[in-house]
Amino acid sequence: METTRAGRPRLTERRRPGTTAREEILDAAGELFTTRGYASTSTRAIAEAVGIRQASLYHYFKTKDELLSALLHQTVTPTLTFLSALQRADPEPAAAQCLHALAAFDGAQLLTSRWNLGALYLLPELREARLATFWTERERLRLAYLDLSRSILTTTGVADDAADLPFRLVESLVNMWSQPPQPDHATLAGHVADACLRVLGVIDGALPALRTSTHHYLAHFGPARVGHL
Amino acid sequence: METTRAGRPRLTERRRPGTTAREEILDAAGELFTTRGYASTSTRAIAEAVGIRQASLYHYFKTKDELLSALLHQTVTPTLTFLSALQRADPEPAAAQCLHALAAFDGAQLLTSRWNLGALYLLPELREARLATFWTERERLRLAYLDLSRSILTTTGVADDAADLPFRLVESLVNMWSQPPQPDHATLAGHVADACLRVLGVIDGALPALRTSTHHYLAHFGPARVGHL
DNA sequence: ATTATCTATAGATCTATAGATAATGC
DNA sequence: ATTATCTATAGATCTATAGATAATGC
Repeated sequence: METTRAGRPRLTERRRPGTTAREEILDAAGELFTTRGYASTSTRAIAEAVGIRQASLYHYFKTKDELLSALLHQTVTPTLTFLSALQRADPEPAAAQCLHALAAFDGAQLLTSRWNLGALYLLPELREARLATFWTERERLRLAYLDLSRSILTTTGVADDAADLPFRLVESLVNMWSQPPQPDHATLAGHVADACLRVLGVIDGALPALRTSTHHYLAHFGPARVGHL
Repeated sequence: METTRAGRPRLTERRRPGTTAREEILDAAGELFTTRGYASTSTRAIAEAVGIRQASLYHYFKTKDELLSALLHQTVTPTLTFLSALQRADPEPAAAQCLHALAAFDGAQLLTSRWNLGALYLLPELREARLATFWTERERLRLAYLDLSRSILTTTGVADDAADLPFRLVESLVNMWSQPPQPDHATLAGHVADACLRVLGVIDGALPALRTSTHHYLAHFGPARVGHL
């Protein structure tokens, strides 16, 4: 059943995943920004990849910056949502459980996204663009990692310098991304979650229990929205 | 003593380090490419940062790509030179000595360069540009790491998967770069060199001897040309 | 004469806006 | 009437070339 919608018809048939034009555009932009860079991807190239005319993009996004901004938000929002669900869970999770689950979720998110959007963080051009709201969200996430790590460090006695390693470890998964997603992505994210606790001085004996609690949290608040793009 | 040179004088006084105009241009381009990205840095912006007119760049570089290419070569060439000196050293160094010295040199090189040029490798836009000769040089370096790592693995019995970790470890130092260079950069590079051998299964007891041999090689073939830019 | 700069500009983009058009939905 | 697209285009770049100019060096 072809659902024809209101509005002038396109010249080309749809060729991108996504149920709305907005999603199609984000998919194309995600591909081009990650493979060719932001500045060197023209709005015309994006439109061509979608199968619409360049000007039609502006029906959905006011500027090219706004397109980038929407993509970047997609990368943090699910993790922040998962984190706050975690923090409101009924028997309040211990810091170690929280960090382990957070890392596993965040890592899986990075590894399974359709394009390697996490790699965009490294582009120099986005330090200056109008992306303040994205950066504050991302900073919130970083601080959550930091708080959890610090609270774990007080119990293990390892030096305080280690507190920002978990965030960096998870982040470094952008270098492991591949398309199509490897079947073992969940395992890989799990290994990194383990590594997060190890660098904080948590002993290996404590890990199996954390793995089961993470498994439980992922099943409960987990990838409700994974595969979002 | 002001040395006035042949050619029409500039409108602005020199403001960049470097003894030749070419070096001044590379310095400005290094700053702008690393802080704003390649595509979003215009040749006009580079010229302004040097204190010359946009068209004057083309006296030294045929295209903007060629400028990027020259910068990238600067990052591999010294290390390749060091490596071949190392391989021709008189009592031929063992693989472990070679890898340790190589990692220490390469790491220090990345950390002390005036701009974080190593970070440019991550830009998506350079996968496609006319940079083939740079990529083959870099591939040569990667293979040297790989060969050394493999040969060490045969003596330690650790799984073969570990063979590409040393190169990645050193590479990851681009995330530790800061300006001005920290006084302990040599120490940091040394730690990473140690870590390269540890991931291959070399025991800690073997490290002190490697550190002295590396110290020796650095003094001999070392930073003849460090601070090149 | 040679060189390093300059001024001027062509031609190719690229982003964003204005306004027409071809569907659906009421 | 509303919506999603289209065509056309203005204005702002941006790269690279042509050719003039102001020094030094022989």
